[in-house]
Amino acid sequence: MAHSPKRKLFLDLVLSLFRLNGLLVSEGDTMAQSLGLTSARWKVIGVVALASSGVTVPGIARVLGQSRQAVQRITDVMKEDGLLCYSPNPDHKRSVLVTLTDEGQEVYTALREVQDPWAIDSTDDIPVEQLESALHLVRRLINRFDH
Amino acid sequence: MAHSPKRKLFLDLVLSLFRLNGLLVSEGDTMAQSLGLTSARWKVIGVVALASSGVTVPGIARVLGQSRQAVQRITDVMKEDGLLCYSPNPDHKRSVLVTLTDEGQEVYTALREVQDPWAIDSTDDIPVEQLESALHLVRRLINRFDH
DNA sequence: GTCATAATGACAACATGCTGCTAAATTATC
DNA sequence: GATAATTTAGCAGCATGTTGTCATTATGAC
Repeated sequence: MAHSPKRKLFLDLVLSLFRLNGLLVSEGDTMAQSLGLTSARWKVIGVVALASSGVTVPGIARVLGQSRQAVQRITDVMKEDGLLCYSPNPDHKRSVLVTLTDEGQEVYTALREVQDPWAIDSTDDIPVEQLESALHLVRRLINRFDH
Repeated sequence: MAHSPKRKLFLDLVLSLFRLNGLLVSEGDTMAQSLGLTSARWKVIGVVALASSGVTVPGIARVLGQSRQAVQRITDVMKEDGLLCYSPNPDHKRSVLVTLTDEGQEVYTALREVQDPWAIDSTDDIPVEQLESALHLVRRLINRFDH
């Protein structure tokens, strides 16, 4: 078993994923910095922006695969900063809906103007097929580990 | 530019990588838990174990792509726990060499007995070629972002 | 409707990562 | 050899993630 070619390959992949994750967080911090954001808030604002009619905090957490407590702390700060606002949830008395304020929408628009060219540049010399197959594999692993 | 097919594909990949990272850390925690380790110590003990003649703390940090301060804190705790020991570095007065203690070696051996089957199982239905191409892409992105 | 289960908010403790700083040691340059 | 640049240790502060707990609200089984 220890000589399976997949074993070392997969462990190499895992170690590389840890490293890439750190670099991506760093990239996110750099991009978000000029807008007064951090990579964690970058993730959250993206989820909220894509959900047109508002999302709950645990809902954001589920999309990001994080604990609701971690997301709650981020959204609380972003609400204080005037980027998000909490509005009543008709379907739930306690769990409010998170939406972008006008300022939050402006920041997200500005963010896109940094993020989109970054995405294009980052994949400059990488064929679409490679991105697709990698995404496919990553999702396969996510499904495997998401108990 | 915003309509480039790669843009959304890459952003999807990045979000999925964040999520997979969280799940992998969680997997590492689960595997390491029975041995009294955490995923962070799992990473460190692996690097130390592979470096037969000892490595410095900044050396471990470079392999993992992390700050030396983060690694230093982990190694200090693991030294207190008796898994690692610091020995004089003939090439450097201040930067000691980190090596496994006997107990550390035992723990690493036990770790392998959990880790290796996990790696095999995780890639059960995934062709080697897919793992190779994904690793190739991940390394390409690492090189691109590792300034 | 009742009751057990699950989801949520709020708070706390903790692990892990980052940056920034200073001082000491090493390395490179001249 | 002297000097400048780099590397390192050690400390601090902070952001972000985790788990755990408890009370409250929703949900589902009966």
